[in-house]
Amino acid sequence: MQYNHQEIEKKWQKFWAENQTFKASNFSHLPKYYVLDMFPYPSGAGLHVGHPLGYIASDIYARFKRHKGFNVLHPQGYDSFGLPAEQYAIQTGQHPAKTTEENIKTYRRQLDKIGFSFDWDREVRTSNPEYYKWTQWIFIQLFNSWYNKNTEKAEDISTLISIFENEGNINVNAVCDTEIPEFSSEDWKYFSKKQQQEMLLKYRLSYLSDTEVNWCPALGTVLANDEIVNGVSERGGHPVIRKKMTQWSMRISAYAQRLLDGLSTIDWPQPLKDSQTNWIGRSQGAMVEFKIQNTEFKISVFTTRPDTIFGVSFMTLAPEHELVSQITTPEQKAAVEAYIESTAKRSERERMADIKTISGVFTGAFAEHPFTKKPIPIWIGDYVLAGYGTGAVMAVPCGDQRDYDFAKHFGIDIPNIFENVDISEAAHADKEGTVIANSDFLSGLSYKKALQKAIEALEENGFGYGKINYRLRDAVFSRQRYWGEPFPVYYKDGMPQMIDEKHLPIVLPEVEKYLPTEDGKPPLGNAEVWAWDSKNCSVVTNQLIDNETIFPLELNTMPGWAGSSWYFNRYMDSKNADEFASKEALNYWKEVDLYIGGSEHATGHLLYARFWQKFLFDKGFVPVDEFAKKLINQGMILGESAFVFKATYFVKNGCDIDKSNDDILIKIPVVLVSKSLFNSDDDFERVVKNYLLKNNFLNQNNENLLMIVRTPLHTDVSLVNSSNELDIEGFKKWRAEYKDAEFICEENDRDSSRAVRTYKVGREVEKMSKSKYNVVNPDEICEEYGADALRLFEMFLGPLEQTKPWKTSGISGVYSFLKKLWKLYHSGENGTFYVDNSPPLEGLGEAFKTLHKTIKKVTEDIENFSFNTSVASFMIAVNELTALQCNKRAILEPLLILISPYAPHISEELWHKLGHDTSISTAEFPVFEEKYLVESTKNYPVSFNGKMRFTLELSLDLSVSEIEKAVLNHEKTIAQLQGKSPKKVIIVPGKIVNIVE
RNA sequence: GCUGAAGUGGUGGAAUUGGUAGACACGCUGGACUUAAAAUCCAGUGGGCAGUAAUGCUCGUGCGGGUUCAAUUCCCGCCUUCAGUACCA
Repeated sequence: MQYNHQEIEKKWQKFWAENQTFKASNFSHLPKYYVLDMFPYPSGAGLHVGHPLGYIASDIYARFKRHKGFNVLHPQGYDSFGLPAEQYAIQTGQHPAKTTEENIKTYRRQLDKIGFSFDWDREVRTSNPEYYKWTQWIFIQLFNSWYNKNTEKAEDISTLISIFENEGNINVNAVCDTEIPEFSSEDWKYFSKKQQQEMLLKYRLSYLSDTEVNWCPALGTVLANDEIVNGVSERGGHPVIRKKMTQWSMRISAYAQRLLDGLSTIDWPQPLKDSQTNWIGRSQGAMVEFKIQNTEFKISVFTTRPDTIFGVSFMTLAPEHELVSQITTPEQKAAVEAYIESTAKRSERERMADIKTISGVFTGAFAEHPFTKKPIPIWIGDYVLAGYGTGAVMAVPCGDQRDYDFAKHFGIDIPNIFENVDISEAAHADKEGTVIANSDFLSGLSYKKALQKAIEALEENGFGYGKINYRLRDAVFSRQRYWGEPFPVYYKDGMPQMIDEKHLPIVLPEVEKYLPTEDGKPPLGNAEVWAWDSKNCSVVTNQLIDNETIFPLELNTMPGWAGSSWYFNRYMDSKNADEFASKEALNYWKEVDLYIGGSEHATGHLLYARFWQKFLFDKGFVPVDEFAKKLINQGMILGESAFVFKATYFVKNGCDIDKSNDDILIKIPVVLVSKSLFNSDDDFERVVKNYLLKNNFLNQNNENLLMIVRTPLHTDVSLVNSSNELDIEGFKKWRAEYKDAEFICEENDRDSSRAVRTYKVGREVEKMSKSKYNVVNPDEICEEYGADALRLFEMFLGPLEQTKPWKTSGISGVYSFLKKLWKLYHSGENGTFYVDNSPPLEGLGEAFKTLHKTIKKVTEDIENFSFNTSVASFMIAVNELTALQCNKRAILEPLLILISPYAPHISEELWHKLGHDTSISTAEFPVFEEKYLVESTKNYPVSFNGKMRFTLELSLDLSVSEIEKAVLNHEKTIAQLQGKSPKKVIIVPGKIVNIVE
């Protein structure tokens, strides 16, 4: 009987679905294990073979854990809000919900083909109102909370209100907006309702604030830094301006320290932890205030080096700094304004990337040094960014290379405040071993002591204070988009009001157009039924807005990361209509035990999700404050692009050009040259010229007029076979413009009866993408080789975490492995199923050795997520058992369980043929027994000076001196030594022998 | 610039408490089967040199040093590629 993957895989996928084999129970005596994939955004392009890599790994692990006796939760769902669906809606007018639904269907169909052990009953979709109801609910919880630094946790806003009522805000230690005026309990009582609400907003964890954004008036939208090139939008090239916009923000900065501390409690990859650490960017230093001479203004700066305060010789402000316009002197005004204008055109990213050009302008104003009272010139420079710190730096050129370069460039003083340090060439940024000089009371002190003393002095004199600063900025939570979660918010008297939880979800309204409105409002501004009737608690038509009982609703929607910041909790109890998840479910599953996904989410999704989890933990909604114990980043699978090589012609300059030359270009055809015919540009040119001469498109006279350039063109990889040969007819059909092109091929006429013409393409490894025509669809692989082969091959490609190229030709290796495996169980007549049920006999030692060697290796490999090496050991096992002609049930049955996490369909089929009527998925994983691997001899490698010369089989019972004797008496040793006596003999019993000559 | 990861045959990769480099697979070459092809099976396959051959020698894990009886593995210094990215003051 032949191995028929299509039949087998269909059969078992159906069986698993019908029997709900992988349904996870929230009540079990078994230990729990929660394996999660980062859920996909269902794009219109469908899955390519790169996508399932992580899913296959997590599925293998989930199946392994089931074999090991765990109650496994392995869900899947869709991050189904997102920009591509919206853009498609703008282009085609189709509702994003519709296209998203279609895309999800495609994804599901593709995923089902690969044989994942997902519990689909728990599927979530972030765009589903039953789901985003709880996203809105969490938003309300955040709005109703503030961060108390005394208790180091989020608390209900009511506790803050009662503090205000009793003592005002003087003793409140909260994470909040900067520069909140102090008020007493009396003041609070006299505040109007609106004033009170305004004040509370400064403390809430989700709050409204004016944020600077990149506004593109032509597109009516806000752009990300990387969507802006040279000050204009990447799409369309429209001008972009910086604009302040009132937007929702999340006070993630409140959690900066806890997000940092939590990293040491979770088993995540170090590079990922590093990037979160750097993103949060904790730095210890001091805030220092500088008075501006002849004004009442002050400039606050944060510095990590208050010990170098006597080295300050100028200050630099960001061009956008609010004081710039007020302190600039009339003489400098024109220069400053011109500079501000020029920097406004540069994106933040550009300004940051460019470290070579030094630019800046003097404002004409002077600050006063807090200790020396000396005047300090105030400059502006675009290397200082408004959004970071206070948007101002105290420049210490002798201790900071950037400041040094700036000072050198503009001829500013560079005072040296370090003992015995030469700063004529470069700044001295080292801290260790540095002694401060020329610094009044800090002179003679080491860096550490000076730092401490400087902060003390700042605090004593009221010039500043010690501070820990974080780079992490509060997260903007508003998007001017349609296809996202609506806010459960309406506006009364300009103040945001939360809609009561019991009226959630607030469902996304229908709109005519998905574009921003003509007056620049977000797409929800197009909705006609988008007002809140606070009496009847329902969404009503805008015409009824009276601002008495019926109010306008929020027009922004939530960002992409909202729904993904808590979905892992929803899977625990995905159908619960009363809570985001029940207490029982949350307390049973607690957190994700293994989370697999890409490293590109390091500072987005993974940071926000940790933030929300900590918040939910503070409020007692979840039992743990880190949502994922262990995380693995799977690497990207790259595509193997294929190229044809087109000849592009130019008439050479400097020649006598007459009309006939144009004729040359007109009459010569489009020529595509096989990669096998050239290795260099010269080869290429020669091949093309030979062709043109031979076919009289060119004659010897005009040959020299022509310049031939090679242009590689991407070709669809599905038109290329595993030997890199192009399907020429297919290519012509695919690209009609080349239907008359001439393909210069390799003439392969060994067999004179049939000359074979082959066109070989060039290959290059690139990211898999539609535009490069190198996308390989998993459906086609499943069709031709089966899901088991796909799963094995994706794992076999290389280490999970690594980036690696996909090469479809390699899949034949795992496919023939599956066929060999199948054969092992079909040793009957004419290949019928047969296993020998007799108990193991003498002489089965080798087969048991193979089995247990494999059990050991595979168990270790799975636990180390080294899936590629276990596939190799399966191959070795099957090769060895085939050689042994092993057909014993005692070997073949446990072998099947080992393989089943990787290749579940074939394993399930053979398992049932072995006589089982329940799924293999819960069969107990075989246990490794040392006794089968015990050896009595060792084939010792014998080295001379570390170079292996021969091997020698010796009993493992021998003592060191017996081994030495045996080795030294061996004829090959004697020959090798040529009569010399060895200087030293190193023997590691059971490992090696090394003789030093 | 900074941070992180990685450099091993024609290709993907294997081997690190230092101990036989190249497992396993692709590809390639030769052979068997076939009218032929596919499929399948068998053998060979890092480079160089010597030998009819068995075999032996030699070089070899990005480069240059070092430690060691022994280095792909440890240390120092460089180079290259990929990814991320913050001038964080």
